[in-house]
Amino acid sequence: MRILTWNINSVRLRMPLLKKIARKHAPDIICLQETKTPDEFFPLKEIAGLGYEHAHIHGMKSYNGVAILSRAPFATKEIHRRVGKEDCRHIAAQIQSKKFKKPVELHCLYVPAGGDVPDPKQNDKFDHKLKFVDEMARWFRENRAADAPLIALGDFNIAPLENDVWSHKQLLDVVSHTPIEVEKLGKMYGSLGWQDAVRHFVPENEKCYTWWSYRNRDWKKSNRGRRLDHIWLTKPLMPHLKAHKIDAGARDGKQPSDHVPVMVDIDL
DNA sequence: ATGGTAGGTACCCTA
Repeated sequence: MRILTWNINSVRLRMPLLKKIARKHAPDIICLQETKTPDEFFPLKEIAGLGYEHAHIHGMKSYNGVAILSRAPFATKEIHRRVGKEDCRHIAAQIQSKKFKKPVELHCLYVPAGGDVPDPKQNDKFDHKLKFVDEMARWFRENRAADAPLIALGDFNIAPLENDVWSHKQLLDVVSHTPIEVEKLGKMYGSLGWQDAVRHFVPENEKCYTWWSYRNRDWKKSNRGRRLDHIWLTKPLMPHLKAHKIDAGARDGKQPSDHVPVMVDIDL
């Protein structure tokens, strides 16, 4: 089973690119963040035409929005409200598995970006981000079990490791790589003993990015990337993790998203 | 140190 996650930055604008990516990688499940559309305008029919007839979508006007698209039906679907807001940042669905007797639960997350100023007292958006990650850590610890087959993925908007950013030193004060965010993401990581599926394959001393800012004339030449998008698995899934891929080529071409698709293959 | 680009929406917000 191939599971792909991508911050698409507007699903309606990016449909031609989504079609290309679906054909190229043929994932069984596609998780999207920043769909930026209310559910009534989500292009469900076009996506069903690509083979994804089952959808769990949760969107709003202009901002945020998450979706899980699948070839096979879901056992259950959930929508989670976070930090008391109607924000469309967390949905979950259970997928059927032959390997595991119970369904595998997949959480699609869009963590707040957090604005520019890395101080929760001065910047409400950063405060929201920290509270969001705190709440996720607590929620997983209190509501889910480390020995259950779970997947948490999406745009976490945090690059935790030194080689998840182009310059560790230069980004220590930049929202996405500040020590406080990294510490909080670490607590969420510890909540269920999560495993980083991409770093399972890519050594920690190797640079690894999933996002390049639009504010660079040549993203490839400057290569000032960050690894903001993640796929985490609980330990029972790790023996079944077979491969990963980051499609950096998706950053090229006309009207790309600033994030690129990240995927894993798991025997389920 | 600054400003650079993109998307959605409504004349500015978020990223």
